[in-house]
Amino acid sequence: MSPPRPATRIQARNRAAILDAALDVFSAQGFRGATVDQIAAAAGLSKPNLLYYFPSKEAIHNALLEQLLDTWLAPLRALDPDGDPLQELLAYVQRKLEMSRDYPRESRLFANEIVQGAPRIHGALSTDLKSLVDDKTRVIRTWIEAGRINRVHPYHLIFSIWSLTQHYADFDVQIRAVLDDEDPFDAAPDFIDTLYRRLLTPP
Amino acid sequence: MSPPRPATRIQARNRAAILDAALDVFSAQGFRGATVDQIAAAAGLSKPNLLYYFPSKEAIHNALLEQLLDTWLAPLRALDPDGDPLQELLAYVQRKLEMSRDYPRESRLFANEIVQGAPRIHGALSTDLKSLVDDKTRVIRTWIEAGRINRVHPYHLIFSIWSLTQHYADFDVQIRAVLDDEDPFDAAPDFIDTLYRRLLTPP
DNA sequence: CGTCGGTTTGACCAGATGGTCAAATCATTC
DNA sequence: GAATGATTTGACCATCTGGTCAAACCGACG
Repeated sequence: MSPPRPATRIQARNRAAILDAALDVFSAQGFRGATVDQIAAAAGLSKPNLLYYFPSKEAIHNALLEQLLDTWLAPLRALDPDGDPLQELLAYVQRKLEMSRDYPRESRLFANEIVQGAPRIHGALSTDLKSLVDDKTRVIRTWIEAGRINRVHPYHLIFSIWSLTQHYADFDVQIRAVLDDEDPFDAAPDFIDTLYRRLLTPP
Repeated sequence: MSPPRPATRIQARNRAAILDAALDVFSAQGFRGATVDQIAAAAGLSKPNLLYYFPSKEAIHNALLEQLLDTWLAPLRALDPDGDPLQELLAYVQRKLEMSRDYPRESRLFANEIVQGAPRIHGALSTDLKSLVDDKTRVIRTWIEAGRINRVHPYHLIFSIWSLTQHYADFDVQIRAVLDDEDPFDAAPDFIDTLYRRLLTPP
């Protein structure tokens, strides 16, 4: 289940290379679209050699997903109930947007998994993810009750943040096809900041 | 290239059944994840029989995508330069949201294609899609210049609408995992309407 | 040097998968 | 109801793909 701690330097290097290559391939092709040969080639290993480090294609995928959920939800975990509501939420939004810019492969890996019904992480969604979101929506609700931000549906507020920020990673090609040369991340932070300011700032 | 017009009633029925089945399978599994056998079974045909109507798996996929882009962009095409700006934009948003609710398979088919780099529709994105968006952002810009809606980045405004509305179809499992029993589409229309009202309504 | 555990590989296998084809079946028209 | 073209199918093929395995290789240590 858990990855064996690397016994040697070679193991550490190769396991890392494999995971990085696998992230490339899985995020670009989806689980079924990816082939072990592709991953092995991208990692600079032969297929049997790759399978010496991971027992199967699925094991690699699982290793990636496992590691992903944690880092992916870190920004939401960091939402501080004792901070200033607007600042906290805007900071969360910006952090998520930065992740889309800096870790688009992770975002697409996640998107591929969810769009296709989350066959491998459905459990984690309705336990870990749900309880985290339940927790944070309670925080948001108290902010609303205290009149510190506008009354909005807390769950849909969070969904909207996920959606708006991850869109820039997941639909990157579409956005760039429309924008031509302009870098989406030039104007996106400001646009999204404005959007949530107007939505949340009490009159 | 273009589908032969159905010569017989049977052709019409079977071609339709195949496309419907293929939409099921492709949208749930992606192109590479779908198998011809699956599609054939879902359409109630044998594999060779299916391949009597379409020359290849890719041909079915292309037929779906071709048909999709048109219907998918119809709501944006309907944005009326002579209408009331806020009404037009809010109506566009709601139409898109209805499409996510009523045609989630189409949305996911599109999402699968884009997330994986749009290998098959890249051309259409940077021609048809781009020119449509260029056109409509000009409309939005004139509305802004006239002071009829707030000054926002027109391209990112459109991206945000795509993102927010399609998210409910594409990330359906995630949303439902978090919301438990509640139907996302109960509260989503109101939330999104409020969001864009606050963003766009001039002071 | 020799040995021994860790690492790498070529050859191989079984099953899945996209696609073909000749023959059989069916529907329509005369 | 015979003829003719459209439709359907069972059997088949080539290729791809995930995975196995025994043998070779390598590097560190005695």
